[in-house]
Amino acid sequence: MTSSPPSGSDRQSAFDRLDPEIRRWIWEQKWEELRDVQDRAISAVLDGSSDVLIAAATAAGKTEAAFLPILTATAGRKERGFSVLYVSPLKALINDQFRRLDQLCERLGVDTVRWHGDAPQSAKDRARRNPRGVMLITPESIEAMLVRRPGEAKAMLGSMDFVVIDELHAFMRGPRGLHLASLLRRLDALGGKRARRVGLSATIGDLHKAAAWLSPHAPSSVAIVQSGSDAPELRLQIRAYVDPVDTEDPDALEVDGKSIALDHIADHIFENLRGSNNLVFGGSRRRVEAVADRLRARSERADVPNEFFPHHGSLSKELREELEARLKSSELPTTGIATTTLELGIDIGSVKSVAQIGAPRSIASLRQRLGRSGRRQGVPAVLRIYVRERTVRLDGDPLDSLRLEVVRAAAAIRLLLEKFVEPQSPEGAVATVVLHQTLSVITQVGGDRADRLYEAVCGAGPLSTFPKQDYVTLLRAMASPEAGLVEQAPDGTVMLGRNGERLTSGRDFYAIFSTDQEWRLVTAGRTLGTMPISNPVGVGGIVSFAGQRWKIVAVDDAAKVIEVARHASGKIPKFDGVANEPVHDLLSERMRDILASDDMPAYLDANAAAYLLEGRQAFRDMELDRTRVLRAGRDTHVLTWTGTEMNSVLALALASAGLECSVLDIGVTVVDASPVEVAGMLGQIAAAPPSLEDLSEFVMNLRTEKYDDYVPEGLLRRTWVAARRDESLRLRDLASLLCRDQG
DNA sequence: GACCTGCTGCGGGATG
Repeated sequence: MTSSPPSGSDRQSAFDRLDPEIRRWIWEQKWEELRDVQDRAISAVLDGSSDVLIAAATAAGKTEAAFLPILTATAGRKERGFSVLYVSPLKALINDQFRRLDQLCERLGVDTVRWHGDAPQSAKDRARRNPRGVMLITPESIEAMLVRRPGEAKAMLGSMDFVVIDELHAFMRGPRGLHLASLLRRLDALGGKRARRVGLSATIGDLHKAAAWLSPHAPSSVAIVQSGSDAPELRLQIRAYVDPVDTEDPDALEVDGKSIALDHIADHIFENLRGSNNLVFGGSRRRVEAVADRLRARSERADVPNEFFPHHGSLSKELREELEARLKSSELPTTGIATTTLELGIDIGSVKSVAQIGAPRSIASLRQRLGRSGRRQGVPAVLRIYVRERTVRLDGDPLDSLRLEVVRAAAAIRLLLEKFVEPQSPEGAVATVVLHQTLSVITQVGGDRADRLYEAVCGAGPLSTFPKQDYVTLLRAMASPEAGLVEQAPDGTVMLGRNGERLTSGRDFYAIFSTDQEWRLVTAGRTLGTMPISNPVGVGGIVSFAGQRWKIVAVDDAAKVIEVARHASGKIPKFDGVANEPVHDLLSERMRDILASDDMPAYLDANAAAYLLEGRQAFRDMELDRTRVLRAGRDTHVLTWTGTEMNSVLALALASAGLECSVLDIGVTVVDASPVEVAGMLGQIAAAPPSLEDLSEFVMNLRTEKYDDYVPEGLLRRTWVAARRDESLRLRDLASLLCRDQG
């Protein structure tokens, strides 16, 4: 989307409308002019009375775009209480923004205070005594304030004029976004005045959904300020490497006496990225460490100072901040090797290139990463994707020869150039958030009638999709003797129960997310290890773990234990399984397009181009343009070329008919079944597709969110079903397509 | 074999 540049007189007038002190500050900053986004945001904030959504690339000056007019509008405020609340998903971002805002605000005589777990207590105490100006806060700290000091919350945040939500896209999916939406609604209710909301977002995602998040009651009234498309020139390369035939662990730290693909990738990074600032995204902590270690070793061997450093969630804050500071200062050339930790807007200055190890699974994420490169005008953004393929073995899986890593990388680039972004999927965490917010509201007000609690939590906004009937069911479960979360007084008032007291008084209560829930894999009384499982698994399902295939014998949802038995059939597939981030339908579909077409993208290096030719040849040899059911030893692959969600539903449908399945990026593998058997089953599904309600009985790990253990199972099943209406409708067509194509 | 995000209140001790 583009916008015409504003005329000179408009530009002049927007600037002139700012507070005189702010104009002086702008002159002192030696800004030559206001950015387009800032210019238009000034009008949107000062002219309108609606909420405002500012969507622009990183470093386009979004923060100033919001704050210059907001500070102008609130300059004369005399009323006690904070006038502006700035909410951020990260403490580090709050610290960055505080540094940027504080000096401007000081000029204006406006107080600013950081309010998060690591912020200085003395400043908070000062703000408590004299609440005014701008508060920068995390959702969790809002929660803590409402629960611990509701009176103080009202005095400080009960009469705000504006709420600024930074990195809005980070709140658009997942329970944390629902949590924040609920908190903002509760803040509005404190003083009976709704603060105007200003959302800041990168140019990703669906703007109308973002507007609906900001203003659930009036999404079309939101003023949308989007930056003109000044996307820099993009330089792309996909580079392919191969692991030797006997590579056991392609992410190993060190392999004696031989080079694996990761060694060659490290060589290329060392030779091409040294001497400048860059970001390398590694995908997993383990791989990040393996790459960082190789680069450090290369620096030592070459007798040059190391300039490659890891960055991920398991590293201490000190180590991470050291790297961030080094990147930002630009004094020494620095390359950060990160998981997703450097994706969000922490200020790290500009980098020369972005690299990614492994084919992308999410275009939204790829775009976000790319946004970190080429941030200066006239400088091209540089993206390198390093993919690794295996040496194909004669006794290997036939899908190996399709070269799906190279194909997925090419498909991702195609979608990137098509400007595709995954829409956020329907939210499954509603019940957990409703339960959490119910406990929180009870703690805040001391207790209330059930109907008033429902109104306070679900009366409007994203939680209003939770039906009143379900709320009654949920409250009953919370009041049960086993749960003990709430109890009801004779006059009908719902109050905290014993467990409710315990839960709400703990430090862990403030966040709606739980730290990684690991499932323990047990076989014959022996623990194999732990693994996180995010996709539905059921008894009879197949998982790979510790280099083996396992069949699930039993699932203990409460204890998070999966009992497995060794499963002897076939080889472990050599491609990514489901424990990865799910892929979208279109990515899978484009993978098939790439294999079925003939054009050779210019951005493939010689190896990648050769693998793509090989994959296309295999695609033709196996006649995959005609057939979608493929024998692989004793197993059968069903190639749907759709995304993970659809494949999971198909796998459940097959499992409900007694087949053992595992889910692939591009389809489903049916274990120990012939193509004829599978085709017959698909025919039955096409003729009489099982209902999603029936299939939900086969999903064993419904409890994925923090407080799901307290949510009645039937309610979770309904939520699961509701989130998959689309897949349910497509099941019949998909099944008939699959058995029709069966050669 | 994905990844990431957050945290009160209080008491004790050191420091200015």
